[in-house]
Amino acid sequence: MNTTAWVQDAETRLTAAGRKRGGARRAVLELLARQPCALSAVDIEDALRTSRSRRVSRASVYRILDELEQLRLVQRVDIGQAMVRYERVCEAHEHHHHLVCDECGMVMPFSDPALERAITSLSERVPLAVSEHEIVIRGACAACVARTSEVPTGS
Amino acid sequence: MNTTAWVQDAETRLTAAGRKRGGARRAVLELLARQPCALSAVDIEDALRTSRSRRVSRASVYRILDELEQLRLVQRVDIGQAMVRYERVCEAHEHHHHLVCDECGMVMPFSDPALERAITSLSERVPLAVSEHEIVIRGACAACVARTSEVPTGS
DNA sequence: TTCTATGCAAAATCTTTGCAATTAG
DNA sequence: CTAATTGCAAAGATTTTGCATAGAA
Repeated sequence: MNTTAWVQDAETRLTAAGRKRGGARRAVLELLARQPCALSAVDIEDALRTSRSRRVSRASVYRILDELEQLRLVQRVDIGQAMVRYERVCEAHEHHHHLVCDECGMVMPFSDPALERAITSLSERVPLAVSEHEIVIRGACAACVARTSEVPTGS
Repeated sequence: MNTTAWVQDAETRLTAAGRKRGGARRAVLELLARQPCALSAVDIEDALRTSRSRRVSRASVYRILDELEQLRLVQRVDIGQAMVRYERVCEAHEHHHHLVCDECGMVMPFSDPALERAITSLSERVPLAVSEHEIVIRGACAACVARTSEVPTGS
């Protein structure tokens, strides 16, 4: 599904749920459609303030994300760092998890078929009606490893 | 490692790091040692206020958890719900992940060898110097499924 | 005595809510 | 016209920090 199609699908489902079209929500949808990975509410507010699309108040960002989550158009991603992030929900082939650098906070998507098989199979044997799963791998990214191993000079 | 041994090991490592013994930290350590799964700072403060052990201020709970995390004696567990949880770090055989009920907030530990193998193998092929991983499976627990499916009576 | 440990209160963050004005249908 | 949408400011909740006191070595 391309990004435009996702926005259209979202608008269709919102209308079906009895919602009216609003400019703030549209701006949030279009921003999320372009993202490769999860953003926090603050990321979204900042991106919209900086860009040529309209500014959206923080309260609206939170309300909109909450609505979209209830309609399963976006999903929360908890990768720590004291805030919630969201990303759009798409087909299975885009399903992914996250690598997080503990040093610089960088977040990067990854996916692994073997891991998915293992967790899917496990989900059937667990005492829970599973709706989703989330995997976070933490460590130090290449840039941070390089920086840490620099030999301090006598400067 | 039994719970007492973990507390002793922790105290030893704290001393080695140049820390002095304090009653608040001791109380937190002893509480964490008894837990089967992760607790939040508020959980800890409440548990200590209610129990026969000493009361510990919230600021101290946060500071102590932060110290313990730096010494790798506890680890953060991000399962959402707008707060961070912590649990003690032990040997591999106690390594586990979390099932979370989205309805009632229940948190339950689980472990699965096949899943661990998949993620360990993946960790070697990822562009990150991996230090840890975290898996959360969300859904509805048995009790909540039962409650949701009750047929409403005409009362 | 000299640091560390701790409590309290204030500050900093992130998120939610109340309310009034605006806008879509 | 009616109900949804939005912004702003205030309120909440969680976590951190500043500072003074108490306590361990």
